[in-house]
Amino acid sequence: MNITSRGRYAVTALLDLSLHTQDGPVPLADVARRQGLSMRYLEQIFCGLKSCGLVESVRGAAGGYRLCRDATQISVADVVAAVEAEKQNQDSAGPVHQTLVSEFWSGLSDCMRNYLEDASLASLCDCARQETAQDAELEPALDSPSCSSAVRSASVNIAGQSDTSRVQS
Amino acid sequence: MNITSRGRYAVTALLDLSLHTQDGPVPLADVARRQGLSMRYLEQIFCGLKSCGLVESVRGAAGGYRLCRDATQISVADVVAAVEAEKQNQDSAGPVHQTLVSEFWSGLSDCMRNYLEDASLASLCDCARQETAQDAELEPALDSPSCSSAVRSASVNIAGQSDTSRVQS
DNA sequence: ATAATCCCGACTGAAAAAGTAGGATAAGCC
DNA sequence: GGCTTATCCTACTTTTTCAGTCGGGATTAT
Repeated sequence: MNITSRGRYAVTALLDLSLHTQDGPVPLADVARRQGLSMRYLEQIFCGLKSCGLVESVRGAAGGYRLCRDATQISVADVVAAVEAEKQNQDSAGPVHQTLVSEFWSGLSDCMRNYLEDASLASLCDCARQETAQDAELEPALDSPSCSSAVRSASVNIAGQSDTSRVQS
Repeated sequence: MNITSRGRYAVTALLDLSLHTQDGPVPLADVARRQGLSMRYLEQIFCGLKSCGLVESVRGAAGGYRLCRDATQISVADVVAAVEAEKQNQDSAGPVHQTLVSEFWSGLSDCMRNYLEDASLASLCDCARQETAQDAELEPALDSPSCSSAVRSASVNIAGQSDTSRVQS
């Protein structure tokens, strides 16, 4: 198991989706703009998400994507598994010749999987909202009073996407 | 943090080294033969291991490598860190703009690091020896009585290196 | 009809990973 | 001294993956 920026983008995008469920289907163009990602690339990624039943699409104008399940029922592990290529290691020899070292490495994979399964989109969403609220407290003078925190959160950039190069987590 | 086959090779090789400390410095040619790895590639890898103070070298005939510290004092994390390129993510923005999602991903890295730090070469060595002993029990008839388990372990292939292609753990 | 969407498949450039290669240097041994 | 066995050093090649682009087609609300 390995994580690339593809997986991270997917999580960021679905988080953005979760924060905008109330608006109906969310078009990828909006996600791309808010999170600073390439829309073309997101299209690819959402293809995988859709085929794994994590999101459903609405075609045509006013279309977009929405989550199939509640955000509490989608783990980061689900998202990552849906979009990472997951090249299966062809254990031609079967479990018999599974030696200790390869068991050790698959233990590492299990460890990662556990971590990713314990985090749901909803839990990350809550964190995002809290963080946004804190930001609002820090610099209230700059904003007009009519700018509610709900509106603020509508354009929150989740992942600080300014990483130009590839970042190995 | 990511793990490539470079890191896995390093662990396998050092494990092999640990199993042969009693023979004095272990030449890479032997490690390569026993574990089915490219000796040239091992040379590269050991360069990193040496510069990180994990192994020391003895040049010339009857030379080779040996561990600098006891196998109980070397964690898999040490080994991996020594040979993986470890491109540092230039957090130009500092910890201030560290958003929740990037914290989440670095949490994953920490999780992996913990796993790798908890395993010492010695502990893996013990497993290897046990495994070899079990194999000996399974098919005792094939061996001459004089073939002690110590001798058997002398040629144990640790990682089942028959994986021709790259295996993502 | 038009514009906004998703959908599909191919293509590309860059980077990393994996492995090779040739020779230099050092040390033991006859 | 010369041979052999080693590590050392630097560069090179090949393969694979990643990230992203591109052009167009299908669908639907307005």
